[in-house]
Amino acid sequence: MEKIHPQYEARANILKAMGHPTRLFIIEALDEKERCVGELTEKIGSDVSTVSKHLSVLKNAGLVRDEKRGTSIFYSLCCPCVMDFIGCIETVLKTNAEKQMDIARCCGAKIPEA
Amino acid sequence: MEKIHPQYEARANILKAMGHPTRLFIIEALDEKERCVGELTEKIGSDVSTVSKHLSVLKNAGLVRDEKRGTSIFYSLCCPCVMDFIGCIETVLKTNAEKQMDIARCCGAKIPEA
DNA sequence: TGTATATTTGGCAATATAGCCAAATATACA
DNA sequence: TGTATATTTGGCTATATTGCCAAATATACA
Repeated sequence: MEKIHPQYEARANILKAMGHPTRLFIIEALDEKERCVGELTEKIGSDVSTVSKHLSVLKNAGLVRDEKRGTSIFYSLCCPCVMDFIGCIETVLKTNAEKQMDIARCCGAKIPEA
Repeated sequence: MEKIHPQYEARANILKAMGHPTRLFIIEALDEKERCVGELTEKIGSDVSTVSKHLSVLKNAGLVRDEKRGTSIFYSLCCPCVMDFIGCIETVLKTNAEKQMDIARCCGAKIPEA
């Protein structure tokens, strides 16, 4: 890996931070509006410490920022452009699903065209 | 994590597959043109088995496809739209760098404005 | 000041990932 | 057919990640 430029490392860190279902859920929730830890925890349904750690991963990557206000800490999305990734990701998933169906058809399954 | 929809899992898998410097390097190289394992291995400089495994991660995620031709197996990018992520990722990184400089300035360091 | 509330941190066990070597596989072609 | 070449797989160790609980921290407010 020595030939790989550190720039790839930095970029990969951002994608890695996004590469977890809970964190993706958080990102989407924050794209709608800023939210505090408790609110996210309730939506997600796991331990608050787990959610807190996911938030710290996202914050460390620079994807979210936090701001203390009143009795809570509100998290918000730094760069909403990350939500634009979803369209392309869905394209990949759709392509995968089509490939799967082609394979199934090859095996004799009767599946109508998309 | 029970409340998280499986769709988030699927999306996260794609991002996770992209979240490694070597794999990001491979994606970029394949965006330019299709390449065989040996060629990628030489560019990357790690063991060919390591590169092969990275390629299988990418293939499994549906990000690349492989095609045997002649004596080699050529890999190519399934959805070039993933390269569009880079612009936003660079925005995140730039924002992070600016934040860092603000912090440095707060500590008394003399750094010119960007 | 004392207490309840919100959040983070430490620590642990389970699991996943990365990278290397050696070995297996596949196959073009002499 | 036999051999060299390209790629994948198995297996191992080291390291990283995840998620929970318990404990620490911070702070608004009675």
